[in-house]
Amino acid sequence: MKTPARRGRGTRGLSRDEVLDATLDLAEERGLDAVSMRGVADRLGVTPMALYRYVGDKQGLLDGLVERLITELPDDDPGLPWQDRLRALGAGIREVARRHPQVFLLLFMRPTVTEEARRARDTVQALLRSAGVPEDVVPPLQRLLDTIGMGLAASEANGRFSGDAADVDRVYDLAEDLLLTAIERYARE
Amino acid sequence: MKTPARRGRGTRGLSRDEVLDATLDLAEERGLDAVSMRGVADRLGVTPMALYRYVGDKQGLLDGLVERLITELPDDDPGLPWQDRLRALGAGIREVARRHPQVFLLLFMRPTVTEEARRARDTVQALLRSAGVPEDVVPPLQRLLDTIGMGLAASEANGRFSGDAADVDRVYDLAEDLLLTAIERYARE
DNA sequence: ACCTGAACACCGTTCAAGT
DNA sequence: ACCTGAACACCGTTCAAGT
Repeated sequence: MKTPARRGRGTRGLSRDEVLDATLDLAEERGLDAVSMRGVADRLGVTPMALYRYVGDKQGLLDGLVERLITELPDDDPGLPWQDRLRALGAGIREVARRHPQVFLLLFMRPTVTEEARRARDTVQALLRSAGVPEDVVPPLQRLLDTIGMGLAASEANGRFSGDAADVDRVYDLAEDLLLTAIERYARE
Repeated sequence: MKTPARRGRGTRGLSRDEVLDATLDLAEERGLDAVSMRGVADRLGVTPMALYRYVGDKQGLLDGLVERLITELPDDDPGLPWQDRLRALGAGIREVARRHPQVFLLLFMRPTVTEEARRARDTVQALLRSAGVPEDVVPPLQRLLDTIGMGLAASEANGRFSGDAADVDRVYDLAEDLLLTAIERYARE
């Protein structure tokens, strides 16, 4: 094993961010199954029990991972036309899923009521409003958009879409066409 | 330890179906995390190693679970109008996800190239064809439909949609409206 | 406050052995 | 052919202890 990064002297000086960084690296390199308290601790040159102070328990560690994934999404630029903003968001989700295919599935597993998740949700809702979607349609349509984006990204990243790259692109094009049309339709009503 | 359920005499007479039944029961009662080779074996009154003959390994056990889930989907009735068939399929997926919220997520995790999965895919494609969707749009649209149905069902079943039941129904209504409209549009072109 | 060490009750899986 | 028993290398987590 490589020399452990010994930044702190004596008292190790660990941090929640440091723990989550190590976890995400581990997940990316060796898959979600390799993410264990012991594995993460090894990577930090520390005892497994040292992690409990920063992430609570294993579930807390996974929650932290999801938090990080949402943070990796691109920032929204409200100055652009809403169509471009939507496409940018979709591309962002797709990239995150490609980078962390296994971790990405955790997004489906819990309510995600964290601050970061709230921000992501508000971004999409603001986008829909500026497209002219009536207020009562905004929340359900946002949930539908989220689900479609996450579902496509998760399917592609985990190999559920077998065919070649062109076939997969075709599905995304179809989804984009379908959603833009739908939003425009709701905006007119 | 409690007295083992000694149904067979001497040779136990286990079967793959019996193993998967026990696994699905265990998953439904105590969650996917409780599904272990040892746990399933206990439930069958057998040693963990006895399972390896029927499911290969733990991954094979999970694959078998996914297989079972797909089998629980309702049969398609080609005699009905395609709109009704689509709605029935959606309702079926929703029910399966509600019954097995955690196991359902496994559907996103692998290509699902089994015979059962192929049958389900062909059903949707046949449905689209009978709706008049042109041949080159059928495969990508089927993948999109699958993803949306599975994504919504997974989200609802795992509590990602917080709000009350009416809010969740609203998302499904929106999805249905959007999809029926899109299919009709493609069918006309 | 922050980290360690030992211990407990679990895992999946291999391998040799029993019938 | 089908199942068992013992063993190995792992888990998450608690609890008392060190500094």
